[in-house]
Amino acid sequence: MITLSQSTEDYLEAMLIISLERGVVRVKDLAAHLQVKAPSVVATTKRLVREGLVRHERYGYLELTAQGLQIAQEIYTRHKNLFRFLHLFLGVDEKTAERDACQMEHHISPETMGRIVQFLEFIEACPAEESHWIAAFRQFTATGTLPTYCTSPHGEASAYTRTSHTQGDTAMPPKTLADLPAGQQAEVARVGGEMALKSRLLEMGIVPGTKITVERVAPLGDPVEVTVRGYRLSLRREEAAVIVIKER
Amino acid sequence: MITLSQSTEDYLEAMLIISLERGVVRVKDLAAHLQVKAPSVVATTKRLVREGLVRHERYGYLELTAQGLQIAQEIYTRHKNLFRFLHLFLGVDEKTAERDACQMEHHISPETMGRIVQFLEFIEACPAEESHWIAAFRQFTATGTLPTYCTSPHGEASAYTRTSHTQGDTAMPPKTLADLPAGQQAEVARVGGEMALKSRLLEMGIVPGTKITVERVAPLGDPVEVTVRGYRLSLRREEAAVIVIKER
DNA sequence: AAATAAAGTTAGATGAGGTTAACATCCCCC
DNA sequence: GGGGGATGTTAACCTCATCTAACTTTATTT
Ligand SMILES: [Mn+2]
Ligand SMILES: [Mn+2]
Ligand SMILES: [Mn+2]
Ligand SMILES: [Mn+2]
Repeated sequence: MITLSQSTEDYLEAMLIISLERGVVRVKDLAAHLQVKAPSVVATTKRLVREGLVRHERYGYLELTAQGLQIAQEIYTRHKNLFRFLHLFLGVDEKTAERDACQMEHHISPETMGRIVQFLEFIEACPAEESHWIAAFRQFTATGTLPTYCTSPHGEASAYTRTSHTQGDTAMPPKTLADLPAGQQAEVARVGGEMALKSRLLEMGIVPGTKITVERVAPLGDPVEVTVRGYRLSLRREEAAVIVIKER
Repeated sequence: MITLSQSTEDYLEAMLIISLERGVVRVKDLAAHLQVKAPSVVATTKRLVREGLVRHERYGYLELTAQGLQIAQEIYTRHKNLFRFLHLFLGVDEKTAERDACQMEHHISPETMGRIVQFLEFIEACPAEESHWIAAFRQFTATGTLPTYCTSPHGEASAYTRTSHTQGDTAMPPKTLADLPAGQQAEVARVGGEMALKSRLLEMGIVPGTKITVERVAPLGDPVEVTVRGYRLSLRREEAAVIVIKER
């Protein structure tokens, strides 16, 4: 069992991703993807060829060997699972979750990775309605407010729960469609987000004043199924999150 | 803001730990702790002195500066929180959780770290009785069996849920006291563990045949409060885990 | 088909982080 | 107070991973 450095693992992973996107892999793609200069790619590639993980035709394409492909897939799978865990479950923002996942993927044991995958499976197998707690956790990270049935052990608030809210310390209500549990109805207050997304949503009939009912929320909050003016829509979490609501 | 490599961060962390344990830090302690030869310590130390994070008296002790201490503490705090998360929540075994924590501590963003700390706080603030799901997750990791109210999304079992059980595919019942939720009663089948622990437990009256009632389980399953022969005992999770039971 | 642009390679340098072998210093014990 | 073992330092070397500058090969224009 060869043991690879973080850097070389990233070369393999990048080769896999590029080959999926573009079909073939060239030195400059790899250099761009890894934010590194071409000679670095050539040097590392040589080592990988020596290890039997990569083939390289002089002045031509790079290619993963069977063994290289297998390793790359393992890394990439870890990456995707970690990302899911960080972004969908812990609620870390996309960019950061992406970066962290691509770091952690090299440093996490199979045991821990296994537990995380199991945890994701567990959560996805158990409907969100049944275990209300994910929503409660989201609420907590956003506002620092615990559900009423929770008793703070030391009465101390975490230094991390510092959502620059200038408002008083009353519990803040859910604010966007992404915060609503299944079965709730709400009125659209405002649609935020980028212009492209915004107009797509407005086109669907999601305009201020519209009443939206949340029908089902997938295990990790993605996607959300809603009813708007009698139509059934399935919204991605990112979409639901830009729809500001007044709760009723 | 200086950015340090994994390796140098570990030097600082090790210095903190050694100084807490032994009072002073010497080259050979550091070498032993980091599994590295003395000249490596000297070389890295020189860099750290240059950065103003460490003081070093020739042929004498090493010492963290105020700035070095602060960084070391941050790393060590991350380490401990990650360990808690991995071991107590995800259920990764101690050794592995320790190793993984000491890797992840260098590669995790403040955002993600914050979410993890919040999650631990959240879980600890919400009594286990209320949200039954942690116990259900433990059950799942141990046996691969989901609670009845859960619906497997694809009917596929994870490759990770492979508890080398030679038995049929019937759901395996909980086996040790650590697996029991609050309110359950069970009879001791066998007491395992190391001799010292074993005899301590036997002394407490925990012998095969004894009936034990689980009164309360702390948020992460540590400690467990039980009643044995009318006595109230508080057991550490590690202790409860060596008590094999027949469920009744 | 020649000229030019783009992509890839080589050479040589740098710095981190590790090693072994040899030497220097400290300190305890007789 | 002088040895001798433990500890620390230096020197010389290694690999990995990156860089820049200069060169070669391939691809695209004109
Ligand atoms: Mn990566
Ligand atoms: Mn990655
Ligand atoms: Mn570490
Ligand atoms: Mn650590």
